[in-house]
Amino acid sequence: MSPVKPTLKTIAEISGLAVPTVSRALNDAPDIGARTKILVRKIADELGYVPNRAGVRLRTGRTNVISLVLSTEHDMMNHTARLISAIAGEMQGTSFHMNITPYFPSDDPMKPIRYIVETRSADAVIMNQILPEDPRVAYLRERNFPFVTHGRTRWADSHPYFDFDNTAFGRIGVEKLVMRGRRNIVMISPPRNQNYAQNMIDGGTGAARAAGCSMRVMQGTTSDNRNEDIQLGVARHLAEFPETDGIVCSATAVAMAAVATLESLQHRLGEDVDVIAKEAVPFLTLFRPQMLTVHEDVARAGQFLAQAAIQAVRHPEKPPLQGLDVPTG
Amino acid sequence: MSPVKPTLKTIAEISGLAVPTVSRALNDAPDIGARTKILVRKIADELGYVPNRAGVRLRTGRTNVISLVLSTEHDMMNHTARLISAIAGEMQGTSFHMNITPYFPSDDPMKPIRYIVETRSADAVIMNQILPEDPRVAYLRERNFPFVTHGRTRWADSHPYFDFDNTAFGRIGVEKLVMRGRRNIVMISPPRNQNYAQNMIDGGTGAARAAGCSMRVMQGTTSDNRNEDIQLGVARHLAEFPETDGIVCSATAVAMAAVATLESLQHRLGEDVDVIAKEAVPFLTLFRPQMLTVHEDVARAGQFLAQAAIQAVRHPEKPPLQGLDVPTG
DNA sequence: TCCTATTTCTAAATCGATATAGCCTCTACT
DNA sequence: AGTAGAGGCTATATCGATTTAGAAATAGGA
Repeated sequence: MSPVKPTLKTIAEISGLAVPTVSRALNDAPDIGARTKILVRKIADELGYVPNRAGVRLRTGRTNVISLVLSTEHDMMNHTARLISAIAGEMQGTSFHMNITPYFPSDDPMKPIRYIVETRSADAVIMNQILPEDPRVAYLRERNFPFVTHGRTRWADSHPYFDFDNTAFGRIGVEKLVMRGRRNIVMISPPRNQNYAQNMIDGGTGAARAAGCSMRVMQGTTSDNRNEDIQLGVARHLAEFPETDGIVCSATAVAMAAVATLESLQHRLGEDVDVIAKEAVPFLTLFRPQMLTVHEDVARAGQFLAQAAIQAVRHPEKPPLQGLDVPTG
Repeated sequence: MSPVKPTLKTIAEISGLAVPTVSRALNDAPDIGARTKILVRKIADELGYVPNRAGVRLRTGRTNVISLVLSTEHDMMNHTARLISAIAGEMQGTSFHMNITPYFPSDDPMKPIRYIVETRSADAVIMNQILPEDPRVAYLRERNFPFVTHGRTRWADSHPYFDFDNTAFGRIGVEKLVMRGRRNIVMISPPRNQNYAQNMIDGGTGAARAAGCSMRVMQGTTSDNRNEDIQLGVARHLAEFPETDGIVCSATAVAMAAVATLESLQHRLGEDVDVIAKEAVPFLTLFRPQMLTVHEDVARAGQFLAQAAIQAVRHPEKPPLQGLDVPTG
C-alpha cells in the first residue's frame, strides 16, 4: 500500500483515463468498455483502493451506515451484546458499518429516530422494544426510510422484521410446567401495550386451557423494573395465591428475581415450584437452583436483522425480509 | 425546521454574507467582526443549522467518530452492554458519535485497528483486552493516532487509560476469604500475558502472605473458555488440592462455572467453601447459592473512557487522562 | 494629504466521488 | 457519399465545509 491513500484521481493518472471514467468503470456502468473496466479494476486492486466514505456520502447522500437504536437499560443480561456482535458479524465484508444510537428509557423514543432521519446519519435503522402501533415505524414508513424491527407491529405484514415467537414461548412454557405436574401457573408479563406481552399471554392461556389448568397473569413487570420491585411483586402475588406452583417469566432478570423471592419464602425450586425463562445466553443453566429454560436464538436474530436492513437499503422494491424464531423447547 | 436541511449557503443567502464568512463566524475565527458573529449565530440557531458531517469530514479529515473496538466473545455477561451504554451517555451532547468495531477472537486484533487508521474511519479508538506490550498501542503511538485503553500497558504512564485495580481486587478477594476463615485459597486467573492477571495474582499473593496462608494460582482460564472447560479445570484442581476452601475468580462466567463445579462435587457454598467474583452487573448477588462479590464500576469506566478519548482528540497536548477504579469491598 | 497597517470580508481552490451533458469515432444504412 | 446512431470517453458541475490568498474599507501615522 502506497503511503498516501489512493483515490480515483490516483487511478486516473496511472491509467491515463479521466476521473469520472474510473468511477463509472468501478461501478460497472454500461457505457464503459469491457477492456477499460478490467484495467481499472486491476489498478484499483493493486493500490488497495477503497472509496472515501465522506466523498460518497457527500455526493450521493448514502452513508453506508446502519444504525442500531437501542434502549439502554433494556435487558440486563448479555442479550444486547450478543445482538450487537451478531449484527456486526453479518456486516463484515459488506460496505456497511454499524453505528449504535443508545437512548435512555426516560427519553422520547422518537428522538433518536428523528435525529437519524433528519441528519441522514444512517441508511437504515434497526429498532427493538416494538409497540403494536409503534410511532417510530409510522414515522419511518411515511418517509420511506429503510428500517427493520426486532419484534412485530400491527403492520408487520408490510415491513421487514425479525421476531421471537412469544406465542410459542408462552405455550411451551405452560406445557413444560404442566408436564412437571404444575397446575397453578402465573405468567409474569410486561405491560400489555408491548406486543410480545400479549403474544406470551395468548400462548400461555391457550396451553393452560388445553391442559385444563389455571394461568394467572401478573401484569406490567419487565427487566427494566428494579430488582427489588420485581421481588416485591412476586411476593405479593404469592401471598394472594399461595397455591402457585409454576412461574413463566418474560425475561431473564425477572426470572432471577422470582427465584430469589421464592428462595426467601422457603420455597424449593424444582420441588414444590418451577420457574421457566427465556434463555438468550447460555449461563442461565448455571444458575442454582436450576430453572427451566426455552432457548432464544439471539445470534440468528442479529444476522437476520442485518440482512434485512441491508436488503431494505439496496433493494427497496423487493418484498421485505421477515423472520420468526420459533422455540422448540 | 424548514423542509430542506439548512447549509452554510442558506445562512449566507439570508445574511447577505459569503459562505466562508459564515463558516468562520460559526467557528469563532479571529478575523470576523463581533457583530457579524452574533448575527450569523442567531440565524444558524433559528434554522437549526447542524454542520454536515460528510462535508466536514471530506474537507478536514476529521470524522467526529470515536470507535470502540471490542473483542466480541469477551465477557459473557452484560459488562459490554453497560460499557457501551455508559460511553454513549457520555457522548450525548458532544459532536462525537460512537461506532462499534467488533472483532472475533480468532481474528488478528491488529486488523480492526489498521482498518480504522488507514481509512481514517474514526478520530480515536477505545480498546479493551490490553496486553502489557500491546502491539495495537505501539502501532497507534507511532502514528500519533488518539486512543484510550481499558486496562494498562507497560507504557501506561504516557497514554490515556482507565483501569480496574486488579491488584486491589486480588488483595480484597483474599482478605474477604481469610475473614471468613478460609486458609487454602486458589485464584483462577487468566493467562499471565494479560496485564490484569498478573496484577490480580500480585494482590492476592501479598494478602495471602500477610495472612500467613496459602494461595495457589490456577492459570490460563478466562471467560472466553467454554463453560465445560472451566468446570473441568476447577474439578481437576480440587482433586489435586482437596483442602481448597476459597476461590477467587477473575470473571463472572468463571465464578459461575466454579460454583457449578463445587455443587456437582457436593461442596456447600458458604459453608465449607466460598467463591469471590467481580460484580460488574448487579445480578450476581441473585445467584444461588450466593458468592461473595467485589464491585466493579463499569459505568464510571465508560464515562471516563469517553472523556479521555474526546480529550485525546481535542487536546492532544494536554496530559492524558488516566483513571483507576479502586474497589473497596 | 498620502501611505502603511489593520480589520473584516470575499474569491477561489480544495477534499473525493458521482451525475449530467456532450464530444469524438466508428459502424451501418439509405 | 452522406448521415444517423451507437459505443466509449471526457468536461464540468456539484454535494457542504474549510483553507488560503487577496481585496476593500477603515484607521493611524508622518
